[in-house]
Amino acid sequence: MKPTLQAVADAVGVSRSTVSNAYSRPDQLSAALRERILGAARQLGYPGPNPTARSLRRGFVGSIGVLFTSQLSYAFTDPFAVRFLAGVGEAAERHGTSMLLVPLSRAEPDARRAVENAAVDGFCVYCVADEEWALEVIRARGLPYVSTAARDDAGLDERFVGIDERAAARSVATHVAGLGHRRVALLADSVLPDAPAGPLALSGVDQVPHPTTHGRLAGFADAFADVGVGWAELTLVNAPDNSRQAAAAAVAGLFDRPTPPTAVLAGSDVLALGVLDVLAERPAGNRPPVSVTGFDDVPEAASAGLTTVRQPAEEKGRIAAELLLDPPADAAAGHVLLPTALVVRTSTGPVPRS
Amino acid sequence: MKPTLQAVADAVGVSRSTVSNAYSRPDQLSAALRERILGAARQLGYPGPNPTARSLRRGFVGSIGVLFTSQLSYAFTDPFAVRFLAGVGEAAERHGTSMLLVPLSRAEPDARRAVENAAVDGFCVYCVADEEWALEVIRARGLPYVSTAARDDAGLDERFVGIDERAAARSVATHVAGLGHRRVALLADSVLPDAPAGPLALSGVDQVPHPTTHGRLAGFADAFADVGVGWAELTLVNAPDNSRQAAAAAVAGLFDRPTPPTAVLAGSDVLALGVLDVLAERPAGNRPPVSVTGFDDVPEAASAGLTTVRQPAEEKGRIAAELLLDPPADAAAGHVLLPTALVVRTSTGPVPRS
DNA sequence: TTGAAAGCGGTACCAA
DNA sequence: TTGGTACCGCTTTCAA
Repeated sequence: MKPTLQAVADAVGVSRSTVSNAYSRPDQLSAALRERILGAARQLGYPGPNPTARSLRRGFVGSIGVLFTSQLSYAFTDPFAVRFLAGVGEAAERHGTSMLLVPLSRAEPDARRAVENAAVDGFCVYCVADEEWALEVIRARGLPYVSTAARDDAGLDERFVGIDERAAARSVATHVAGLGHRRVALLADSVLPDAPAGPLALSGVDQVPHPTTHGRLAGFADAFADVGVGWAELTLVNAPDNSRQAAAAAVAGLFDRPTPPTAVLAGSDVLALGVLDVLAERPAGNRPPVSVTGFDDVPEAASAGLTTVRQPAEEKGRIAAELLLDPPADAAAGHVLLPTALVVRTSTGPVPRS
Repeated sequence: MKPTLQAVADAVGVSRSTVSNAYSRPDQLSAALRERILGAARQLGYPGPNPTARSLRRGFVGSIGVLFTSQLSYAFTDPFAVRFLAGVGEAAERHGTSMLLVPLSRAEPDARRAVENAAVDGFCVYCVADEEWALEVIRARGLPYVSTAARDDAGLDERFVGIDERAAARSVATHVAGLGHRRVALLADSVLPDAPAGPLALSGVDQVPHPTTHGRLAGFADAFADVGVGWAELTLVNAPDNSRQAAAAAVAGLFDRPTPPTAVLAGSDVLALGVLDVLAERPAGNRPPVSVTGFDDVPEAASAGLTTVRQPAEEKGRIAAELLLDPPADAAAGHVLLPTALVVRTSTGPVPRS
């Protein structure tokens, strides 16, 4: 039997309240008594107040949750996610708070339970796609949260940190359009839930449910509409998940078509790197000079020479946690839009003459 | 006021037990009643049983903690740590468990509290150096744990997953010795707590408290003792933390000495990459042909051509979590030694003739 | 400065 | 199948 606070109280001959005070409110009792209590506790092997019981009584836990749409292991595989987590961790640490990583990968009933059962004081919602249900659970629990993917129906009071996805995407697409590219493929992760890898016909970008993906694709389309290339003329390619492998599989046959794209705009650096992998695998003689762009500017992008859009990843995580742990009095200050920048490297170039 | 289980019970006109059963033991009541209860709950906006209260009563939480010696943000900066976490995450996910990241970076009283207050069912202890106190807290709490750094005083019943640090280190050092190197520097992180960056005189390897660092340095020393190079002839260099920057700073002056080392054996890939950074910064004409080795075989090591020791990082995390969540009946099976492999790349070569 | 009593929100046993 | 009743372990008024 593990010793409880009661046991310590009995040993010293004081009440539970006093023992509790010895731990939580040292100013409420004499230093001498406190020492006596702490000494007895040590002797009994009492490890201090049970955190669960304490949380129940106090009404808060002392940790924040980070919600991941995808597998927990993915969170550590995706370099952008890792940097985001680093930012959250930094802020959490500064507040003396732990962070609970909650995976949402499993079937809904299980995933739902994970959100319902998470012992946290609030959530940073990383990249929740159409998992509106998760937000509903959080709201029903009465917990605060900060989201990082803008949703149309987000209340004005909803805390948010993110970027203008559409404008950022447009900037890189404008760059590519400016280089003369007109036969272009757009590669994105989970364009539609459960869609297969590869080209996908969609009547319009508004069919894409995931807000981030939607924003980026819309931005790409904007830029090409500007130069007279309509949505129907763009090749939309779906990658089932955000990984190099998925991207490689998705674009596999693309460059062997009669009229292959001269540029691929990817919705993330990871996807773009997958495209570069595919191109690099082809024998040098049969390697079409395709321009490729990414999104995020993860560390690997620099060494790969990838043209991309930079967004401040750690900052995003840091601010998300900060917004959660230290909410601004002013509601408007709870909505943070981070800057982005077009980073032109060597993976894009003018259209080759054919 | 958030609705409680009691409110739902009142609304439906049943007892709390029955509502509780509706959530936790569906087989204990008729489907019809259950539906009625769940319906009422939905209507009232009851988010399901409060996780903290449930944990208190049930006696377990449903999440495991991962203890980090260093900053939480470091956990996401170090590629080896990230891969370890990915492994833990994978196993946790499979068990329907969340993972709580607990930082130990702050001053001891605060850090101690973090361990005392973590709402978890057990801990994976990642790389706890001399933080014996953390293990004491865990034991006092009566929680199970799995450690990844072997300690001399570890009980036989203590669950552990790791590698034979000393033998692994010896293998790479033997490789370097075999190439003819005799003037060698050993670079390690936190050789002594609070030691400054740079060369450090130590009478023997046994002065190094951190078990992992000790093991690796001892292995290095073993290999050179075999070829007649004693501890006193080796240059020990301390890096204050495990980062490229720290490594770079630590070895900064090393190559401008009258008799610079011809090889640097680093205690981690990250440190080794820092050494390579320093060398790469020097003008080509003034770049000594130093052999450099790492440890871990993180992804970056391959592209840097780093000779290193590979250890299965994800596997380590996965097994650590598995050992925690699904303890083997046989105590001996709770002690897992993972294989390592020497990976020879281009960063090592024969001693240049001078 | 210390203690008594009332919960915090549930779960589990056992009886009906 | 359902309900009554302890009780999980602690914190917090409030009174002594």
